[in-house]
Amino acid sequence: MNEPRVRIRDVARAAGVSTATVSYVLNEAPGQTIRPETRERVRRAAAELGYAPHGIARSLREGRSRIVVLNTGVFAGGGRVAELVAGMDAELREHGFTLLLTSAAGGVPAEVVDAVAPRAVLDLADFAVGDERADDVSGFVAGDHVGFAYQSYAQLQHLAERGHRAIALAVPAGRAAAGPALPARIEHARRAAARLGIPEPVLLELDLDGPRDARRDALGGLLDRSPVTAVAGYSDDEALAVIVAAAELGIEVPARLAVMGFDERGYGGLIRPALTTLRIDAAAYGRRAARIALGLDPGEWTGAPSSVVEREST
Amino acid sequence: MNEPRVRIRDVARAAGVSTATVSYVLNEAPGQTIRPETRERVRRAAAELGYAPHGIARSLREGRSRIVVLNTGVFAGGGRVAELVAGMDAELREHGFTLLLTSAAGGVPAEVVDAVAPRAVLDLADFAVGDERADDVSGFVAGDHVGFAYQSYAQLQHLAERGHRAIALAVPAGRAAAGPALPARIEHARRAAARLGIPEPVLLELDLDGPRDARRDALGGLLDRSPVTAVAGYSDDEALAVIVAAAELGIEVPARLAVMGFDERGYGGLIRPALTTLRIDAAAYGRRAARIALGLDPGEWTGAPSSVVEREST
DNA sequence: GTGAAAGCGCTAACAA
DNA sequence: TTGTTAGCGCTTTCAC
Repeated sequence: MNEPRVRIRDVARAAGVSTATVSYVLNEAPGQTIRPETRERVRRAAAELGYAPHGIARSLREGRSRIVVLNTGVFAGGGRVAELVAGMDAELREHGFTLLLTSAAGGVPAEVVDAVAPRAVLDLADFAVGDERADDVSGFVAGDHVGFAYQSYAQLQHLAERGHRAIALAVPAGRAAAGPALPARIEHARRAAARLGIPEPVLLELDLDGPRDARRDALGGLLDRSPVTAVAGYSDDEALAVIVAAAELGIEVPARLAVMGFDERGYGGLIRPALTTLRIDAAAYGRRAARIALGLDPGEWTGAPSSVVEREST
Repeated sequence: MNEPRVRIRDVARAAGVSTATVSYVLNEAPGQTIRPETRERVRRAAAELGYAPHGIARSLREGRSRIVVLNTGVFAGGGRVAELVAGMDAELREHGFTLLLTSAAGGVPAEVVDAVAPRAVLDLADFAVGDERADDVSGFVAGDHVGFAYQSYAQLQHLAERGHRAIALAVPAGRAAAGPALPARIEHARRAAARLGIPEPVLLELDLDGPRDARRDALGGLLDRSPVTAVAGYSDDEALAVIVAAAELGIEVPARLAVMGFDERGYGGLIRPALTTLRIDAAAYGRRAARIALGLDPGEWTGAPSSVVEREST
């Protein structure tokens, strides 16, 4: 039934060496000179016995585990989080580390830290609000900072390229519900507009939990008092709400009003008109964050980590 | 900067007892008789020093950690997974355990098990495919089994109550992409129909990644050759696709065709007609699964763990 | 009723 | 070049 665990001393015995030697070989300990044939014997013995180091014991000895904890927090389920996690997981695995997730509102709980003594603790919320000053995960590409700020810029740029100057930013109404990222995102959009030489975006607040009529009226009201020709969604959800509201008002999308999503969610191709949105290469962010958490050089971006998914709504 | 860790011997010294006594008191060890005043002294010392046991050391001693690992796998981001996680987390926390998540395709990776020696390993995929035979998480309510099978029943029941007998089940086309749950879900729907005394549901395969026209034609074709009056979605996504397709075909929803979602995703109220769907009380499942994982009595359901969100599409 | 001490599996000084 | 061994912080057996 339950195979007894293979311990380091089993490997040592099989290879005819001491446990210390096994440890040195398997961990490629620097500053140790071990004969190649010994190494080989140890390696083979470990492989044959199916030895895997006991993570707990190792953690106790080293003072911390080879675990990295990422809190996905309020973002759980949205956007490309799964991809980011996959990228981070892959990178960590390549370095012998293990990624574990929490899904708490206020960061990684203290109990988790006490329980696993992680090598590093990360929080997705920090990614979103990061800006030029605080966010070293994002980095720069060709001199441009590449955080969510960059993504906001990419979104507005697509709209500006199509000639739009009066742009509304559709944001969720219950600001608390949107998480800590909303103020940062609004600020990013402001700066992006300034850089693009277009007016500051006006805010279109949408209550996604309320009745559809309220959203229709909110859009109608905005269009009455403002020359807006395009709406940039805080996410695909807000963009979807605007498309539906426009249909109810008899406003043609994209002819009269262009609508663009953000952080592609998956249903953009299902609706009509199909939603143009921004697909963020979340896996790349995940890998970068992992390298930084391990104290490795994150390296340079090889390209902008997002792309516009052009469909019908712009 | 970094406070040195408070260890059990610091508490022991402060309370004037041995480390063994501290351990007994704090863990409420059975079969030990410790004077109340001693207990009190130990408790106070621990509190004053802010002592928290070192999880790694404890795990090494106990042979396994107080961690439970849940793999959210292919479900990450869909439906009410976040709620399920929250419920499970709360229940585990109440018993001194810690929930950690993985997001791997094929279950909890072996490295994770080696790294944290979890008390229990769970996989969301097992919840969905569970049936009367294999799924003890679901349990029974008033004699009825309450797994995803029950939820399928609840979905079809709502449609049947409204007089629908010829019902289509809209499923994702790329079966592999849908994960291992799809065959089980189809089977659940079959059995639910039998129990409701209505014909076996016909399948409407929808390629959610392909062009919208294909979905329109798929729906049109089905309606031509079959007297279907209602569509039950595999999830809200399939239901949304059907609503859009119906609009393109000029088919009125719900007058000519009722459409219902499954496992509410959040945008159901945004679209037109607003989507009737099934809101699964995922937190309740999470708590139950946690209790079972810890070897506790899961107790009885206090009610059916889902409710129909009646909106406009049925 | 409480304490001394062994030992969980591993790593890394230090010895040989 | 390799082996011996202390000890990470805790729980628990056994002795007092």
